[in-house]
Amino acid sequence: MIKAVRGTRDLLPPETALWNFVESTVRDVFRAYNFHEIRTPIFENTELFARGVGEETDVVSKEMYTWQDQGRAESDKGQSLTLRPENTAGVVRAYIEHNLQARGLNKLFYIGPQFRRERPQKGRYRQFYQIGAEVIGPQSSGSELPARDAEIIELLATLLDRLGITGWQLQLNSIGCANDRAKYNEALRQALEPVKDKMCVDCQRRAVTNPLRVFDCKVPEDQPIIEKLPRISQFLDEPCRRHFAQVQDILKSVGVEFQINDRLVRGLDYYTRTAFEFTHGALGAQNAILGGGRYDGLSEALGGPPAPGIGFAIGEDRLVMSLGKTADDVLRKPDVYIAPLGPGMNKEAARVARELRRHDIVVELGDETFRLKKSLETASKLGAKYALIAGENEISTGVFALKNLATGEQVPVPRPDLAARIRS
RNA sequence: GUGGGAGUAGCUCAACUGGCAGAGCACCGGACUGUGGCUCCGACGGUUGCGGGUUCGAUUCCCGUCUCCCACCCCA
Repeated sequence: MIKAVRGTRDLLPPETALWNFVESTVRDVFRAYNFHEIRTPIFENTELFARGVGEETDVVSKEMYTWQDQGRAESDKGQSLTLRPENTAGVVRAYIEHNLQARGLNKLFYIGPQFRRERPQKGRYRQFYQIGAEVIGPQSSGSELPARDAEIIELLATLLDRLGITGWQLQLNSIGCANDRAKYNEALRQALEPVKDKMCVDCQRRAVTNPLRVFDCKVPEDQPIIEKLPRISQFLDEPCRRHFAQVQDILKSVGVEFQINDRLVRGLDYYTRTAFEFTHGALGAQNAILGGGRYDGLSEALGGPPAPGIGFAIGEDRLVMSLGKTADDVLRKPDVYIAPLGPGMNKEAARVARELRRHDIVVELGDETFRLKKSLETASKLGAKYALIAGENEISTGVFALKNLATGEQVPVPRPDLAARIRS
């Protein structure tokens, strides 16, 4: 048997109803904040991710699905392509390519699959789905201002509330601008130098390659050392400090609760200043339901104009897992099951079904060869509100037997009144 | 990529020390010819993840492999 490949999966009904619920709610919320959808290709030139996400990140260095194009045209042949491991780089590429700076501030969202070759685990798949948004534009459009950061974070709080997700936590930090980071990185290296030999092997490696990541360490013995390390907050320059303070002010004003976590560092190189993460307890080790932050230098890193931006990505798979709803809660069941009864009744029942469906009634249709008992059984199994019996009597008199499957009550209803009766 | 656990019917799970592969639920049919939910009866359902080995005999023991789960790692 051919099976879905490792780390991929089929989403089947009724579970897909949950995904549709999430996506339609998300679209409603984005509309209220005046975001518009962007769809970028599912694969891009490998170089985009190498430059955009960062050559040294785990995502780029060991998790990408990359191949040499076999195209027949000379221009296609041999170019290195990659299934997108995230969507921000693609959005910024599109921003540059289509000169979207001419539109001022762009507020974009996307929903779609992403690909990373990691070892699968609960909440971690090789094809997974992200819902994300980016606010990006020239500095004159206000793209750099703290109000944008606050708005996007407040949007997320609203979104989670609308989805009925409770018990989330918002972790907030500022990781400064490029200058701050450089100074801080240097200070960290110096602070780690004398103590790193006492730390775990992972930290010894991190101390050299990417000192910021030392803060991800979960080894208990290392914690006292980590506690004493300098914090990014001490290295923020005055503009970054003020920016972060204003973000916090607005969040407090709108009543979004957060925790400052000065150990929150993010794994993608392009992040600057505001960084945040929403976590949820129902997810086990993969407890980050969404993450995001500011990336003021990304456009330039990709050869574009200065274009400060901030964005986030939600793991849709994890969002669905922490939903606390079942498919049953959001599924629309049939309003009526039509049971044609006896030879020749299929064609009559089909006409009735067509009439009712025009009135936005969800109709399931049986068959004239089914016994009534079977039809009623099927109808209640499907969760239909009503069963409509379409036998010879009903067709000839124009008055149908409409049975409420919850109460068992059955009433005769004239054909013209059926839709209104069923919808009520 | 590293370490550990688990794979038996559509689903949830049994099967003693290696001895005929089972139950509940679901599904299908009947009791019941135009009236469901309850009840009763019956039928269907399996390469025990896959491949090899040991054995008279393997779901059980051994090796390999695949997949899922947990932790690490990383991230959403």
